[in-house]
Amino acid sequence: MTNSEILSNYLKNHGVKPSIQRLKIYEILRNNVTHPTADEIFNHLVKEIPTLSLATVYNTMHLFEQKELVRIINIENHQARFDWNMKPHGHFQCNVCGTIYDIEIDTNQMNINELDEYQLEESHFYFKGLCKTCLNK
Amino acid sequence: MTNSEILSNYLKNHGVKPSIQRLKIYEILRNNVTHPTADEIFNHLVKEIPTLSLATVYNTMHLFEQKELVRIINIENHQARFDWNMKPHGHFQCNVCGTIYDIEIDTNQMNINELDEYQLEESHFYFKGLCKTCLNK
DNA sequence: CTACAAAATTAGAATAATTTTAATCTATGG
DNA sequence: CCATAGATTAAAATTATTCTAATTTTGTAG
Repeated sequence: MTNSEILSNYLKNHGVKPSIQRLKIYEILRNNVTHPTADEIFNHLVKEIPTLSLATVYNTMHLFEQKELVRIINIENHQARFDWNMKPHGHFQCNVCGTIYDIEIDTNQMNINELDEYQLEESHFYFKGLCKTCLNK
Repeated sequence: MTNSEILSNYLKNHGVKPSIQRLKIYEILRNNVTHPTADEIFNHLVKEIPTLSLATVYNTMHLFEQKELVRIINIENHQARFDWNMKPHGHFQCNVCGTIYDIEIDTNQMNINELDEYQLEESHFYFKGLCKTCLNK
């Protein structure tokens, strides 16, 4: 099975009909950039699918989110990013180069007692500062 | 000293000249709503200061952030909120009523080894789900 | 096949939050 | 007073996202 076929099946198994647009968008998420914005995905793909519309990217992202194929992350204000990694984890964004790194976080280890009062549905952790690469410059 | 005088001095001590706009905005943050949006602050204040401009609210917020008087929180996409509480803590937003609650979080207790690689400047934690009030309905 | 319905995609307009611009106002120090 | 820097303002511009309505594609029953 090719990589495309694998991802195509993966979409099907999550209740998403794998149109060419959806498949390519998911491929970008899985194979290229890690946490792209809608615009980045669009610009990347429009070369290949010239009739692609930004609305399709947004539609697809919301569909993916609903089917639990991606998580929407809000590190910067005014720009959503999409993350295919559904395992609980956090993010670190470098204030200089803007790169976003995944950070392993074990939510259970945190045991925040106060949260017992709530019915938890989502957890988001992110950090900002300077990454190694930018520190060494 | 009146409450206004205390807050006025507080601004001065943080390097912010306490104009009436800035003082009233900070008063709202401290005394009224907990995590207001720029628009909420504007609508609250424009009754009292009819010439107030939304740009002033944004300018003031960015000044406050720079002077470490507020933190900007990005729980929802497409709408920043302002938090005067500078102690490290997290947030919980109810998916039904939208209320944002403060959550005590001890960052040190988390010891995320991976973060050693970075020079940390900000930490953000937020959760979503259902609050007690909405659960009991 | 073919026709039809449903689903998906699209372009472009609309909306919402924020930033920018340029003008006006205010406070302060000489 | 006056000059100057800083603060505020209204309005226009920008950016990200959503909406709308039309068009295209897909799947299916005849």
